[in-house]
Amino acid sequence: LPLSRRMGQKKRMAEKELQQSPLDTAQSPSPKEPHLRPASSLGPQRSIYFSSPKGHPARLGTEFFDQPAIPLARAFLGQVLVRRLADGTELRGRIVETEAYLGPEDEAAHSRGGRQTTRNRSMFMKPGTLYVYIIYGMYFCMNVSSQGDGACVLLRALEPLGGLETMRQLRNNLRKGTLSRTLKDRELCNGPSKLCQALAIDKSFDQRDLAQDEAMWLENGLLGPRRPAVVAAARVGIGNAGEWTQKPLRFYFQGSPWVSVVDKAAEQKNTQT
DNA sequence: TTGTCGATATTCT
DNA sequence: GAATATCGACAAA
Repeated sequence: LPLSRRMGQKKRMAEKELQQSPLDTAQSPSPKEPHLRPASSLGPQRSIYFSSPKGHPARLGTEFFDQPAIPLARAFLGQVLVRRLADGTELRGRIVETEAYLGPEDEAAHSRGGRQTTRNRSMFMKPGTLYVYIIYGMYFCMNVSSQGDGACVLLRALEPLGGLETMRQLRNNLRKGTLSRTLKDRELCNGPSKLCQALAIDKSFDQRDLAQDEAMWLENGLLGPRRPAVVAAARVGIGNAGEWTQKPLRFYFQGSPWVSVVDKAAEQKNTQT
């Protein structure tokens, strides 16, 4: 049997395992991730994970978003994004891939050079503010403002957890062309614009507050002490932004089948087996 | 499995 | 007029 074929089978098996039990294959947490400690270690009266302004018990509050873009991008991994539709349907997905955009000095950011326009105004608003914009004339991307002027985090992929059939419908309706083929689960949210379609997120969400909004919020993913390893890789689709093109500002759960783009070279560098 | 290409609107030059 | 933080169809291998 050719080696490539065998590797392919092994890879598929590993993915299947992850799909069935995403947390069992987890490795020990990185010491670089202080924001991911269990809530119990943060003291009883004021946990950043359970501040709950509007009655959602596990809702993450403003304190969670008030950290610099890189730690926030890492802290997003494993948390659960919840979208409540007008009819009450709740769509849920665990965040598995993000990108950090650092602000004026970041040549790949919309806020590079301190540019502030009508489009990117929400990048400069308080941490937790959504920055939703139209890309390539037909798709949306969803970002969350972080600490730091003009800094934010792009959400790139989710592991769908609930409301999958509604997501499939939304994706099919919004997709152009042949609307026949049934989308696989992994095709629902494995990309920044795909997750916006699946969760019915459009421009009307721009400038809303993820810590306060009624139609969408973030919940603690309760991943516990065992978490998947996090890969730091170059960002996707930013063209040539000089030295900023290669910087490892994209973060994803290693081995997750829900990630949009896998970077094998970065994984070698990161894990040092 | 990989590469190429068109769609399409807003922003910036 | 060019570029763009994308996606999906299709062809080739």
